[in-house]
Amino acid sequence: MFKTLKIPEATIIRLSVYSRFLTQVDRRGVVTISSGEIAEGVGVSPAQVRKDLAYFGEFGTRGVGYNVKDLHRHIMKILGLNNSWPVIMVGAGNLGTALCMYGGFRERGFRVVGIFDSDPHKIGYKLNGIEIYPLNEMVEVVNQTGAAIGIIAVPADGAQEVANLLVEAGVKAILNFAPRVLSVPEEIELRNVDLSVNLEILTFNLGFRRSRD
Amino acid sequence: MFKTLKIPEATIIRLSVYSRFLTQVDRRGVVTISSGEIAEGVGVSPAQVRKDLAYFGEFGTRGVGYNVKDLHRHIMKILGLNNSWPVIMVGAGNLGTALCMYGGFRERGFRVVGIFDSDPHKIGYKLNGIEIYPLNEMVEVVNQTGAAIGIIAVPADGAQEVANLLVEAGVKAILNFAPRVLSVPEEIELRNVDLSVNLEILTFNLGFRRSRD
DNA sequence: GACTGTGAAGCCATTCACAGCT
DNA sequence: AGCTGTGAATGGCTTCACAGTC
Repeated sequence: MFKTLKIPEATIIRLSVYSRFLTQVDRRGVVTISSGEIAEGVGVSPAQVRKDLAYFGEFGTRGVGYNVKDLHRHIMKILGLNNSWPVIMVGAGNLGTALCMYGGFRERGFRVVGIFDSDPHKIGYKLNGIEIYPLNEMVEVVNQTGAAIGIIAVPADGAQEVANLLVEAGVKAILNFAPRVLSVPEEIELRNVDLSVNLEILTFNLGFRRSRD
Repeated sequence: MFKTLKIPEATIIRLSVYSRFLTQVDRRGVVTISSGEIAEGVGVSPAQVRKDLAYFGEFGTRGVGYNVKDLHRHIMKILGLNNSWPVIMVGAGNLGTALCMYGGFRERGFRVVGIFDSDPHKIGYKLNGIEIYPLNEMVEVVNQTGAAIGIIAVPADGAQEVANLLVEAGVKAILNFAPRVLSVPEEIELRNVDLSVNLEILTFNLGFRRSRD
């Protein structure tokens, strides 16, 4: 499907940003765009944009640029977003709830098809139209919905146990919001989003900068 | 204060992870720890751990290792977490609400001291004990509380405007959860957390992997 | 013997610069 | 003339390997 080279993860992150930028540009009715214009719009270098795209093929026309709709379609395909992804959420606390309500996922084709929680009081209720199940029904729901992705939004202490359950249930990828290092089988894709790490990078920079003045 | 070299951002992210790991280790009563044990605990190489720490000084004892409490204290100081940080939140929607309730921030010394929203119906109410203010009171609240960090949790369309308001109000750093590329003056620290980018990296990997089989 | 701290080597990502198209 | 696609050069992070210390 693609040139089989190792693709830098940074490239994937940028592709994701390009695709959103192209959505805006397309909405304005622009037909053709150059690597320089994309670069300016998203804050990277033009060469970077071309290199990123070149990993996956030749989408542009020399002397002209890229067709906006075409390029956008190609990038969505590369990111696997040409069809929608059912995902399951574990944790119906504040974070889990917010993530279920969050419109940004749906916009990009992610559909939460089930929420799991260990609290018996929450079972059976719905959140944004999505049913809350007990943890032991995970296998069943994954099988029925075909969900390949699980999101962990539980406190740090329960995260590893939840990860194990997700793997047993058959998901292929996990997005972990708990501030814990998780271990999962090698074939499972794991990504960690640590919300406070991001704040800590800011405080480091604030402190470090000041100390250099 | 520190050796003035350019510190890789990846190093800061790892320091943040080490510090959380050390909290756990310390709680178990462990006094001394080696770079290898830290490495194993957080999933990096021992050399990486030592290099990361070496940017900031010599914290260990050859032949012995690091004193857990000492090292933890040092890292917290490096990250600027030796005292607490007042932060303000813009956006009292689902995401803003969840972030305000989220315990992970408080645990690491971040204290939300004010929430801002453009919806007049929300003004004056409290969320987790924190007052919701109209946008035009931002300058005042920032001055009174000394908040140096603002968090943007509004829809993409309003994000740039909010960023401008935060800068005018005098914050020094911004954590942006809106999926938009923002432009701010160079002296303002800006970090973006795009929640769906993380899911998109997973879907890319799922697709790409499959195509290589 | 064990483990840190660090220069050197290796590796990977980004930038440069230009050939190749339109 | 303008812009893409890409090999070569650069720069930066990670790993290696070992001297230094306890």
